[in-house]
Amino acid sequence: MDQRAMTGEQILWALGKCRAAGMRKTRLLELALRVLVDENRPMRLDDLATSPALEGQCDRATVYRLLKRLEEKGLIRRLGLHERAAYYVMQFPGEHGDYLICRDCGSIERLQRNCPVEALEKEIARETGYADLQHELEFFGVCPGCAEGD
Amino acid sequence: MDQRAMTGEQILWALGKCRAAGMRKTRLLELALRVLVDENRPMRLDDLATSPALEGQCDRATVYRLLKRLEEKGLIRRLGLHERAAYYVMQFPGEHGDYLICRDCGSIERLQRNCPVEALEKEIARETGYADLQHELEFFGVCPGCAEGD
DNA sequence: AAGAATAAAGCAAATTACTTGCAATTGCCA
DNA sequence: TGGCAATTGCAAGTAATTTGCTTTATTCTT
Repeated sequence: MDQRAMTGEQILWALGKCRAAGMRKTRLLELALRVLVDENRPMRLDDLATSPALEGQCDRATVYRLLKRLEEKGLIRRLGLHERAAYYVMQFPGEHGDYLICRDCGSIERLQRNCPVEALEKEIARETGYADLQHELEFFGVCPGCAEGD
Repeated sequence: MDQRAMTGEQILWALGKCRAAGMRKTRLLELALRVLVDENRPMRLDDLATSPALEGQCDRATVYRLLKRLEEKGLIRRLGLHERAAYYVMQFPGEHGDYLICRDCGSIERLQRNCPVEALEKEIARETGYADLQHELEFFGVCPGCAEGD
């Protein structure tokens, strides 16, 4: 399948979604969607604002607000445990945790079950040549307590 | 198995590791390890600094540097995509990415293989009552390029 | 047990990466 | 094409670390 045609379609689809959600079609919206689709990897506000296509085209605050709107409309996803803080946990040898996090109240529980990713991890290490592989697995949702208060 | 005895052992083990790594045994080290082991969940610098055991006992900068040392020695683990920035990716319906990230150069590749977590996700949703469950899976390691430059 | 060497702690100042307020523009639909 | 709500720019604000420098406290060695 032709990758270029593919991304073209994706951009059109995304743009259509935005319009349907009541957003205006602006220069920045089009450029930003193009970068996000073309890059196809997690990007920070700054990565986007300083990408060749956007550099000097607009203020960071504007990009920030656009990303926020896109996230609200479900067009993009924000990765990482809450906000902009670093989280630490104890690391016992051969042990790691998977977490279940409430998007609403922020509670974090540790999942005790067997992690299904161990096997995949070894396979990836072998295929990619990456060393010292570790992984993180987090589930995000709305906990029963928070769902009540709707 | 007695949970209290368990955590006691874990603290002793951790303390031993620290000493073996050349760290000094200080009041803060002992308190911090106790909190980390007792809480057994991801904590931010502030969560730790304001925990009942540590509140008012020391400066945040000191806690910060202790966490950094503990991370270097491999006693604790820092969660989340690099640093304290938010990362965004395109979100096409029914599609999500797993990532392979180099701890050294920070490169992020998207893994194209089938994610083994989908099934588990449904099971967790059913068992815990969490709604709108999504997950994030990231692998961290050292890429072949960075491994060379040792 | 005393002193030297060096890790660890405190305090204040700096940085990073957003975030918000407000006035000025600009798409869009009637 | 006029109006009004969505966007933008600029400047100022915040949260969460991070760093520099000086003082204090552990260890280690004798």
